[in-house]
Amino acid sequence: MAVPLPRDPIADAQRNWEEHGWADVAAPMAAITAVMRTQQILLARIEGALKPFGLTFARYELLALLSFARSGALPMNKASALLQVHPTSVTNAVDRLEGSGLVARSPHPTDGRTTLIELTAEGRIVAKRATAVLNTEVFGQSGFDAADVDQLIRILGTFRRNAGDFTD
Amino acid sequence: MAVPLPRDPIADAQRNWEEHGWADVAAPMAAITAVMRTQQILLARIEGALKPFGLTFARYELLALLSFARSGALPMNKASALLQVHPTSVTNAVDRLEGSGLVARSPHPTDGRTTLIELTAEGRIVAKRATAVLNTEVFGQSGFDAADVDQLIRILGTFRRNAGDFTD
DNA sequence: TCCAAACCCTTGGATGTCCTAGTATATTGC
DNA sequence: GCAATATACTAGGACATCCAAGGGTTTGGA
Repeated sequence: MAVPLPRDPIADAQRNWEEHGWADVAAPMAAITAVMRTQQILLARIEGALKPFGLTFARYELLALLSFARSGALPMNKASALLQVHPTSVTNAVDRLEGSGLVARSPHPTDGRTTLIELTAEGRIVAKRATAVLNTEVFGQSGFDAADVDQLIRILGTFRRNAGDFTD
Repeated sequence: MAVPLPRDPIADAQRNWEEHGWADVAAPMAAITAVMRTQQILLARIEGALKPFGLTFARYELLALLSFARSGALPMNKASALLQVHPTSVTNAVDRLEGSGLVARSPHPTDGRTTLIELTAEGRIVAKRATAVLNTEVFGQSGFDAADVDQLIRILGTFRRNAGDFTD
């Protein structure tokens, strides 16, 4: 960002909460606000790494998901469920990826309502290269130490389960 | 969301990463993906709580920031820096809040380039009520236990500092 | 003193997300 | 077998974010 602030704005907000009689929820407020800001920072890094490929994070996630599908193709509703985004967001991503020639739509063999999406040869190559760059430039330099990574996976995993993401 | 998945999709992704020779970055990848999903869940809860007030999270954050400003007003560039969003996002939020009569723009007394934004009487009331609802419906029921809240604040605080958010 | 560089805000464009509604196809139940 | 209900995808609209560019205001060095 431009210039670092002299003080942590979220810590300031937490202090404000405590001084206004909301001390009981000041900490969760700070934690949640920190999650929002962290997501913003990470998303910017990811999009920066993907820009050379003409990909956004949303499109990359779909490509990556398809690259791991054994059959090589997935129904759109399945992709929507696994990526946990609204069906219209998948439609949007597929429209653009199809326009770039990275994925193709095809009718489902037995269910006329369903549309399958699958990687093209080029899509598979781009997915592999983009993943390599993300791994080295973003995931490999996250700035979280190993112990904290484990903590995040545990804490956020519990949160997501409680939020109804999965029953596992 | 609709129906919980039988398994954690992020844990599956982590396994896929490990099986494809990227074991060294599989955990950070999972942690980062979890942050993205958690933000999505939290944002949905927040927006749901704010909907009755005709507010979005972006607009609420600006209202809350102004309500804590001693002088009662802030220059737009200051708000942009403290909220850590692009100046155009602040312009957008102010446009809408001004349209709702919750904030007002006024020229800076000594610097002709600067625009000050301040809460209107109604804006101050709405900010207070919206905060009360957020505190009870979202922050007070985050689903994170106290120890995990502290961990998140510590881990994400370190991350944000390293990312250049503040020097504190 | 005066003009170039720096700074502030806004406009316009591209993307992503969600919601609501509409069309087409399947499945269910009488 | 046929009508009612459910499911799948898409179109259109509201919002938010960022980037690039433009116009007005200040500041600072020649």
